Amino acid sequence: MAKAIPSRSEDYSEWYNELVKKADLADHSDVRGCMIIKPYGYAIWEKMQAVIDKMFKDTGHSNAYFPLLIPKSYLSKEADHVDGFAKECAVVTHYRLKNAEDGSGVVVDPEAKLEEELIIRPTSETVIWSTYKKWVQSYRDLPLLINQWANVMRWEMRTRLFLRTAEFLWQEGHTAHATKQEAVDETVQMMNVYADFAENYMAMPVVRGVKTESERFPGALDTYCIEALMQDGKALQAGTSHFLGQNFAKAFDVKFANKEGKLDYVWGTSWGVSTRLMGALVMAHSDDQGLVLPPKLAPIQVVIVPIFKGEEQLKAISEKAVKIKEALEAKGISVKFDNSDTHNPGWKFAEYELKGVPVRIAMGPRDLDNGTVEVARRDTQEKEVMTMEGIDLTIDKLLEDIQANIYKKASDFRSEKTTKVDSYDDFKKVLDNEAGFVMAHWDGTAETEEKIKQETKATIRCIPVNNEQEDGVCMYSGKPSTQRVMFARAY
RNA sequence: CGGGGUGUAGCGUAGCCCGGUUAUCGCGCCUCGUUUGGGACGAGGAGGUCGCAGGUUCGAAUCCUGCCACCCCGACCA
Repeated sequence: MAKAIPSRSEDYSEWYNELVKKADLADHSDVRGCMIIKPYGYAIWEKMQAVIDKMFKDTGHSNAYFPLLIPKSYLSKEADHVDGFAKECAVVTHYRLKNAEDGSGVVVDPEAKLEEELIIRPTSETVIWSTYKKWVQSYRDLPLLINQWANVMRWEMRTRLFLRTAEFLWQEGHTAHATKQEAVDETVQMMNVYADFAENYMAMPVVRGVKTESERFPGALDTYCIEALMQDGKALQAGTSHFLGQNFAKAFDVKFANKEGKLDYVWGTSWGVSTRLMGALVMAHSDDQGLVLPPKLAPIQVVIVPIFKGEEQLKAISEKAVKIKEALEAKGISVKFDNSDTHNPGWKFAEYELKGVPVRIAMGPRDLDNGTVEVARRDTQEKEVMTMEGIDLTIDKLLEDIQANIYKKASDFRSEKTTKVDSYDDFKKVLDNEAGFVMAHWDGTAETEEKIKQETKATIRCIPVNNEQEDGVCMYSGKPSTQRVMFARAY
């Protein structure tokens, strides 16, 4: 039997890269750091989008779309923001090509140089806030609760499929509010929306928290985040929600008349999740046989594989299989009946496991005689012969079980990989041996944080919300501390 | 952007150091037959700008120069 992908325990990176390609999620393009998302990968992304989009609508947001290109001058209006992004921006300088005089192909026409260069958006705060200036005059225009689904480009030094690509797909929400409290509430609300999605749809437990100052989004006063743990013990920032204060309002002069008739700057937030979630989904659950998809996000939830010799048998099996398919679809379950004769059953079993299909039903002549089917679940690889009677109810229940079990497995893993330490020596030991989340006291200074980062490569992922308060001393400096913060090596 | 590695058919590769007929092998693909309850077997067949560009040479996958992309490590990273 040919092994489709390398083992995850041998080389996690190689396993991840191969899996992403072999499971038909994505591939490298010919352009540096850019990614081609294949139909199967995109189908999963679309399922994610649909759920997230509904959550946004349910919390009062609307979708809009802003331009891909940003005039260079916009980017320089917020000082921290430009510092954060300037180094990784792609720039459009010309608007025309022409044929080279020596016939060697097309060249940039030097006469078509733009007066002002255009930046391919690395994020849209600047375009959106320059638009908000035009949209907001009165408190009656607030709040503005807008989201856009878009692509952005960041010229990263080092890229990895889904986790960090030069171009990626995401949603970015940008809101403007009359009061500080309302903006803070919005920021926290959206972090919770993300956490809800990660835990209840991706079946991936996350820690909600606040970033330290040095890990904050450029231009934000506070960055809230959800942090997930991958199977190799490294952390992944899965989503962020920023409280922007009045920074962008001031930079783009977005003022409104309040009820008292006085002018004031609006309060802003921005928040986003990206195709990085696809990488998180792969790394959180999958195994050496391939993807393990949570039923709620699987494009195909159930596959029916017939086992047959010749037309006659296929016909007899198809009759029953189509009935099962219809019964499942009536319950809103997506089913593929793979009656192709181009591959044998063993090939199909392996293929759908690689693709992470949660439930497989196999039907052969033996089953026809007995009125049974063989049901296999992807998460545990268990197989069971079941009666065809009431199979739709059984499968419906099974999908729920799988969703819950995948979450539990990830959650147990995280508990196991979360360690409290009190000394810097233990801290380093745990990082090297166990990895995972390490809870430790920290003196609250950026200097200590930076030293620890340089010496161990571990960063403070977040200060968890509702964090337990306990007196202690910083493991690095020995200075007093009131709470443990969450450290990890991260993607 | 620094250090290391890689690039040969859809995929994985041999050949490269030491230049010399028609570029190796496996998987996959196509045809026919036998198969089908865990990635089937046999026979036959098709498929190549050896990453790109230039140079050295009678002759370059092989040597030299430049460039591009990918992987690992570092730096960087809402």
